[in-house]
Amino acid sequence: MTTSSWVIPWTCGSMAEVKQQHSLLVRMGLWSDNHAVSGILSFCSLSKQGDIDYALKLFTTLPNPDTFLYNTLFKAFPSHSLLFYSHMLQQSLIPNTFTFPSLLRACNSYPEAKQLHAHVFKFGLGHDTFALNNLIHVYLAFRSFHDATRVFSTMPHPNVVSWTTLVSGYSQWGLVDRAFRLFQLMPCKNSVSWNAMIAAFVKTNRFPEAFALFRRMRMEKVPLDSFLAATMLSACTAVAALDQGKWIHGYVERTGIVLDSKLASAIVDMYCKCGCLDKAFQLFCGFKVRGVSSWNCMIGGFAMHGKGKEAIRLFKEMEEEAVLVPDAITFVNLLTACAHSGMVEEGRYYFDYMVHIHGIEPTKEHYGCMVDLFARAGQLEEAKKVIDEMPMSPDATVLGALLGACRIHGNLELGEELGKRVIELDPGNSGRYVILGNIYASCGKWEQVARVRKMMDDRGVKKEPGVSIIEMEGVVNEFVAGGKDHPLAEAIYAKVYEMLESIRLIGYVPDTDGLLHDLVEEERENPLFYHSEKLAIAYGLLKTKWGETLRVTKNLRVCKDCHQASKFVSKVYDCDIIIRDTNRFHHFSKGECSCQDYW
DNA sequence: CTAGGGTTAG
Repeated sequence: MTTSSWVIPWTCGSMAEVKQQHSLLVRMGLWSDNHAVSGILSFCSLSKQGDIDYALKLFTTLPNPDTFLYNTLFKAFPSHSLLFYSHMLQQSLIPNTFTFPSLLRACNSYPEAKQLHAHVFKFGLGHDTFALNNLIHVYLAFRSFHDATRVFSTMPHPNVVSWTTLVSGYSQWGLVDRAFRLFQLMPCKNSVSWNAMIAAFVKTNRFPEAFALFRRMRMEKVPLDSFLAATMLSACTAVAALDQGKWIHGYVERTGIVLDSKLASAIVDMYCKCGCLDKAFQLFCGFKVRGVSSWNCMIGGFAMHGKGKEAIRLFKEMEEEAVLVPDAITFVNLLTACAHSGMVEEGRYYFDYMVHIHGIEPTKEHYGCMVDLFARAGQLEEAKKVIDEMPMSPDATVLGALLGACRIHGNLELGEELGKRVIELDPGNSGRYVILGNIYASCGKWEQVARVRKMMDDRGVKKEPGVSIIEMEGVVNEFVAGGKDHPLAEAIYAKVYEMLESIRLIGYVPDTDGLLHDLVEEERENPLFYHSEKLAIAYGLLKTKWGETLRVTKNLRVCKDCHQASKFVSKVYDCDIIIRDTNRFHHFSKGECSCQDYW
């Protein structure tokens, strides 16, 4: 009988079987036979059902472990692999082609990488593609573009992996343009390379480029896989491209791409954030794999749509499934749901529940939710208390939540104090100057308004323009407030005029309260009338049939006047309008909004 | 026994 017949434990399903095999080896006197134990060691170290403590114990019993066994150990114990490696060298063992990939991955510092680089060459592996690709990867992880490109340029046969590693390494550090230049030089690309590049555009919010590249990829007949599907879905989510998102989802279903929990989350999130909450929930219920992130997306979806009760119901269901443990994000979403639905007591309850039952340490985000929860409900004192008592120093987002509420509830003193603090914390963010200016304006403090405006000018802070997006016939249309870049601009402006005239007839009165923030830029006409969402809605009315639902996405919070106008439009034109802003969805129908003006 | 890619909050 040859020893190789004992290298079988990969066919074992459990540690119990492996231990039986091991004891059999011992009884046969093969306990120190490297080849015979290799399968057992692999199973213990690398299998999901393995037991790495057992692996280590087994390893220490071996009198003369070989390079193969050391390689296995490196993978199982990345944190100790360099130590094991030095043992291995002391035994005069020679590293082979499988040694450096895992060692390099376990590198903790740039000097370590340099040293291993030297070893790769000393042991004659200077032409080994696997070792070199891993070197590139590690150098990029330590941000050494110089070393990475040097390795790359001396490679005799760089392959797709080498190129892709460089592309994603550059984009990882924000050098997306450089990554793209490399990408275009690639002699051949596969789905991994395409995905790396598209994902780089998506992560940096360069959506037009992401979609353009995706189109190119499709023209080259590259099939989608689950990674590309997830990446493109997140792009669709970001720009609210529902039709394209549906197409990706359809493709996944048609071609039988396996739905893992990440892809499932991306699908759920896409439908939630593109305004199709029911569709998202229906799919969510049917998915077999539902990781924590899928639940989180769904709870977050309910939160954005102001459905606090549904969010809580889903959370309870999640706990009943018992195999899944809610994490910090689950509670951010759950608390957001409470905040957006005015469920103050429930929010308070679940915050404590998170801390005491689940032992989750609240982060800034959780405190931010609590501030939002109280502030939205008008309990400014309570919100202030959260800020004063939170253990970390409150950042601009947390303070900003309360500042916004001060404007809505007209609290000058607190608003003034917070406004100044927030602006100093984050002086480049125009939105906070605008809110502070508005607070002053609503109290008639005009000199203060002028001072805020001057401060913006002096610091060169420009008001972030409102941008709304509406997807029509698969094309994403962007509208900037007051902008006339769209090819149909003239018709659109005429439609806005008609729209405003017809809603005036049933009682719309322009709300000039929000006018101040527009006076920052001087315009002759009332700029309120040409806010980006009004343009997008007008375009939607032009292009759709009577009664169709319009879906608009905005980069800022929808203003009070547009909110009011949208209600009237939904009534006069008998169409539903769904606006997604930075915070939540507003579903306008028959003159009402789903937020019930609670925002 | 080896290398490159994807989701959720703020």
